[in-house]
Amino acid sequence: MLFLQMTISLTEENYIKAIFNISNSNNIGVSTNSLSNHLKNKASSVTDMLKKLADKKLIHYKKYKGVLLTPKGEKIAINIIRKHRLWEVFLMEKLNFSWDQVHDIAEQLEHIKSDELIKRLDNFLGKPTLDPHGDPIPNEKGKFNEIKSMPLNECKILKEIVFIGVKNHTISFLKYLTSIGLGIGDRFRIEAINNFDNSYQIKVKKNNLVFLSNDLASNILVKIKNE
Amino acid sequence: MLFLQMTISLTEENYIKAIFNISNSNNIGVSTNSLSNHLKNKASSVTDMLKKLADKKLIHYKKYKGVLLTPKGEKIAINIIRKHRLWEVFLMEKLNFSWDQVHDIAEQLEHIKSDELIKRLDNFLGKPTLDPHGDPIPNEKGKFNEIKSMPLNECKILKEIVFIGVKNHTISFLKYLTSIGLGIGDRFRIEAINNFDNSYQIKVKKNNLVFLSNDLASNILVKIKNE
DNA sequence: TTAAATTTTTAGACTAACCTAAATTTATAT
DNA sequence: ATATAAATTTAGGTTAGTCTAAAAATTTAA
Repeated sequence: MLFLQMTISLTEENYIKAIFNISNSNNIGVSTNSLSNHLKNKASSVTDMLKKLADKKLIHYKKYKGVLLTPKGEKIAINIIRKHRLWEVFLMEKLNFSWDQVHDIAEQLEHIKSDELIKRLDNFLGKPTLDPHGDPIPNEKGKFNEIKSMPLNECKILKEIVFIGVKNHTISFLKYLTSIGLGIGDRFRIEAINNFDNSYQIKVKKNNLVFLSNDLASNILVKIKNE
Repeated sequence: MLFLQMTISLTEENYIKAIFNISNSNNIGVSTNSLSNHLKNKASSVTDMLKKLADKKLIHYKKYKGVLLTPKGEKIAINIIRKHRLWEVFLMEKLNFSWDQVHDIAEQLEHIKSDELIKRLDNFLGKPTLDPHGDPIPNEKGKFNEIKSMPLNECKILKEIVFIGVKNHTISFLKYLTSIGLGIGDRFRIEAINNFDNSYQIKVKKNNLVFLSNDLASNILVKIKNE
């Protein structure tokens, strides 16, 4: 038997994406429970799906041992992420959504099936390499253009830095950043690092000082200016 | 019991759309078999779904008697059509797809759920009232801006006319029109109506004469110029 | 107007994706 | 090292949406 094109359901796509995201943030085999939490399904449902994905050769699965994507599965995951991030750019740059509104809509749009559509959308947007949250957009071949960034709370010296992305993507976090006047691409200077709680004081352009807890700083990705 | 928001599945949306389209072209109750043909499902499956849609008060259904949409069902149908046609405009005007490529992709995009998205897309596109096939786009309130058109084969006199839409939306038909140099908005003059087979000869601008069979002419919607 | 043909519905099954409850395997903690 | 806890899988069920085959209702045609 020969299949020219295996079809992958929306649900399967969501599992593959979840496996990719979890293993990327931990770079280790993904447990049934972590998927269960992430997807808000019961662990037993996850097990069922893992068997199916393994049958389709999209993951490596051994009972009780957690899973990893095969190259085939990873290719699918990266393509979904590419689509998600391109649609986010579209929503913000063309339709003027704010960065805390785009995720849920992109979550739907990422499942639209048409390679031609994505090729044209990519061109229309000017082949962007970063999405509105500062996350890299893989190219057509699946390659990420990684930029070396660090969480703000790893900067221990007073420097000029550039805000290039966020680790926490929740709406409340993004809204908070907006409310204190911080957005991707902003340049700022670390004015003080308070050494009893490791909190930060930064100055964005000519604005007032902004106070950031260490926890908050750990969710802000920056790079040192001109480095 | 009180439901603030009834959820409608993708499958249900497709049934509602099919009922709307069939009843609009026949304006009469829609039979189980016509839905079965249209959706390529068995009649027994259609019966099952009709019961469900009737329970949700989206259609009027009496066994053996065919169905019609309730006002609630019609509102849903029109909203799907609005989304479909707006996406078609986007695909052609912004992403430069040709008119025979947009249908299948719009068929997926029409199910994306976000009123805000459609409001913004509508604005981005300049609140268009016609889609690339010349079909009217209902406004936010569901009102169609009907333009009086007639099939070309009902024009019995030699006149200047404007090509404003198509009745047949198949890819092969659209490709054929493109190949003979006809597109929406074109103005042309009927040069001759051949009275033994009711075929037409028309002249588009300074181009050569184009020959159209009566059958073909019946699928081209036109209006008399300046009328 | 009644028999035949057609349309529609009912009955019973299947698959995908979920669930609960119970069993099994692995990890942890004295 | 073994008892307990936690994680995972298995077993058996549910729902949405489909199917086939058979029964029932409606339409058509002699």
